[in-house]
Amino acid sequence: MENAKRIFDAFLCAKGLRHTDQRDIILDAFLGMEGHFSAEEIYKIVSEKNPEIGYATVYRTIKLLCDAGIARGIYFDDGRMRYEHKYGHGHHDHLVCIRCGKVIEIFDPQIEEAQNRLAKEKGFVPIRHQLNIFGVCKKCREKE
Amino acid sequence: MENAKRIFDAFLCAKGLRHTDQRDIILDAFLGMEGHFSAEEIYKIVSEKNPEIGYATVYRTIKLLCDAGIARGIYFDDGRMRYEHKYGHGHHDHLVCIRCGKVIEIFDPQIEEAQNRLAKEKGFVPIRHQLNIFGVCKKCREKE
DNA sequence: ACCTATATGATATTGAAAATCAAGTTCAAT
DNA sequence: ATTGAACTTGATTTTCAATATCATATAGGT
Repeated sequence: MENAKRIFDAFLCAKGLRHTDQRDIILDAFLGMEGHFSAEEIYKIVSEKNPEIGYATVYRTIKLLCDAGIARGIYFDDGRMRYEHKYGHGHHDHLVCIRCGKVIEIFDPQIEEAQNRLAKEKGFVPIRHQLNIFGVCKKCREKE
Repeated sequence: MENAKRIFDAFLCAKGLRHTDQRDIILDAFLGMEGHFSAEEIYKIVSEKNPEIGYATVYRTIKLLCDAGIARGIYFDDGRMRYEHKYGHGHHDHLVCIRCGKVIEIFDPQIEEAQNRLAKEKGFVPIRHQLNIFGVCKKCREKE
């Protein structure tokens, strides 16, 4: 993910923002985790590596990562934003287990195409979309 | 929507909860509005009709309406729950204008079917899903 | 009408996210 | 290397939605 770092540097530069240790550390932490994390969870991981980085800086930096196209925020079902990698990670939808919280990423051209068709039928220019399918995963089903 | 009222009464009765004027008024207000409203917006409408009904009661009653299957909560994109009619109002997805906030309800069997297929491919039992397409509506596009 | 469990409304509290601000840093110009 | 203006940081406060609390009021069976 060296590329993501270069993208972030370029983004900061283009916006006249500064390159700081904290931003580096937070980007590193983010790139090193795989999945869908809340800001608080990211903060915890960051502060394990570097306890003096504050909450606010994590929030601010995550927002920068989103603006830079490196992170993407998603709402699942609990009114709390979660973040995932976006750079080098195309659009996809989510399958969420309502028992264990596991998230699987899915992609289906048929759905994508149908969404665009529907939007256009209604006179909309589609920009992005978000599909979450909630269900019970195999493991949890077997447990029950 | 007389039926919804009966459903609510039956729900209250079954749970050993009470039938109160406030609950009646809130249900009436909710049934009388069409669209996707936040709890605060519902509160405003309710308190126009009956100013002494409190915030907390509106929240509590909306929750009951959800439990009774009369209302359904959805998160769009701003971390604030919105509510819509559920009774007599089948599943559908949402087209949301990112300029004016207009919401259009859509339904497409092809998407529904593809979603179920995808879930099953991954070993999930699909329970419900939520598709929001964000875009710019015709009116807003023409303005720009 | 009485009684008691439930409901209400005012208010306080929570939790996530954003804003504030003094002190600390970056980095380009010197 | 030093300087200084503008940007960042971290601690804290604030905001906003939503929930919890609690004394008082009320529904509805008796």
